[in-house]
Amino acid sequence: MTNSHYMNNSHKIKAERREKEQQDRKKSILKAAREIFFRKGFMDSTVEEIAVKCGLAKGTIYLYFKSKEDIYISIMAEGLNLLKKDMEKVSGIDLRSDRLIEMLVHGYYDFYKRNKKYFRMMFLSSQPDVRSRVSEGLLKNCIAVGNDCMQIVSDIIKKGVADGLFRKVDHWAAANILWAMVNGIIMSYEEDPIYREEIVGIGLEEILNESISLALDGLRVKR
Amino acid sequence: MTNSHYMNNSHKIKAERREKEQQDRKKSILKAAREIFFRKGFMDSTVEEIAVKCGLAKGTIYLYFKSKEDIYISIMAEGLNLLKKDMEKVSGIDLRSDRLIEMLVHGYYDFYKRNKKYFRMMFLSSQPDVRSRVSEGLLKNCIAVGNDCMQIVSDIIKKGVADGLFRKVDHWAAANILWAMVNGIIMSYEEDPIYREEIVGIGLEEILNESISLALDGLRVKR
DNA sequence: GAGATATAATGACTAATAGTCATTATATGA
DNA sequence: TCATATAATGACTATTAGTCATTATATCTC
Repeated sequence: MTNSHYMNNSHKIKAERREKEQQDRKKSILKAAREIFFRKGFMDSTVEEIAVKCGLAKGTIYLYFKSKEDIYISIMAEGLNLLKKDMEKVSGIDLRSDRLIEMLVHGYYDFYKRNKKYFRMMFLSSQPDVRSRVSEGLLKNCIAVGNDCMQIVSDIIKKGVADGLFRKVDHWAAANILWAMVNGIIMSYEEDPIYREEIVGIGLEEILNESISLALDGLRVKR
Repeated sequence: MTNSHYMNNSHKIKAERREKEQQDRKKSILKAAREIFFRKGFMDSTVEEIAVKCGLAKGTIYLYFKSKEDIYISIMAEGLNLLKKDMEKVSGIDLRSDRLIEMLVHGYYDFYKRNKKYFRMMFLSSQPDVRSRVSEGLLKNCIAVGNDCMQIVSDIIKKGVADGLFRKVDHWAAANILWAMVNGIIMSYEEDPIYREEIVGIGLEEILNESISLALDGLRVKR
């Protein structure tokens, strides 16, 4: 009895260690993949290259990931989680809701500047032919994290409404609009990094500021 | 002299006919490609399939297009031009600027509903690894048509400002914000056709209406 | 520590496919 | 009718995602 218990425990420890080792391998694959996907984009990167970069054979990669798309989405998920962490930091600050919204968008812009590559990945991942090859679980996870981010925005708007600062808007809908607006603006600049600023005649940061004040104007109660 | 002139003329006619025949071939390739790209997306479509669909050999396709990406972008350009035509119709109407903006966005939404496939193509085309394989000229053309669309929005806002209906905003910047907002919202629904409506709890058309009134609220002069 | 068993890694292989180019067919002109 | 130019072809090359039989390594048992 004691023996079997002992054994069981030992098994558990071994299993845990194996689990950890597997996670480490996965991480090292992702590290190599990140660098390559960032540099070359999805289409121009090869699984072979990722394998070589982390000192494994191609076949080994497929022991840890079902497809190239799964690796890609896993990296995108990293980005989403980083973003979520940034946003959580802001949401914890004790300030008026409109100031928090401003900070959120500025934080988002900062994140974008620091992580442009993650952004591009997010845009590709919405393509149906990419999605169709991604494992259900990974996709669900991404959607969930994105949802968490939206929840943060929504909560801030909700608080603003409760405080009588904002009109009685549907805070979910408002959060989605705000988010989509910021995303759309960033994407429009992302499409034409150089050309865009030239034709619009105004920088991304400035235009984001404009859009925040426009949106907050629409949200605030009128006196 | 007369003879040579005659010849020249005959040559010109022949050259024109050849030109027309080439354009017809190009169109028939695009017709086949459109159907296949719409159904399968970029990655899952093959040039061979396009060739078979329009009764040509694969090699022939490459006499008319430099790459698969060029075919793809050419079809996307069709979509952009259709959109531009729709928008031009609205811009010709004699109404208050805020009503025109509403009509423009509704028209855009209608266009989206009728042409979802074109929209998806637009989103993919912003990926650097796709872009890098597209001919310079085709890309420039797309950007120019997109610019024309933005000009229409901008002109309407400009008129609204001139009429004292809108605040004295930078109409280019405002047009870009409005456009990006609408695009961002449509894209967010496009990402999760089913799931999205569920989590937001409100349909795309409704949320677009919300966003229009929010934006117009921000634009209108305060009394 | 030897042998047995389980787990992990490998890379040769298959299938698919973008793009090329020498060859063949077709149309035009003298 | 033959010559020349233009258009079309499809076999071929190179690349690459994903598989799987084989090999290596670690773990366990006695």
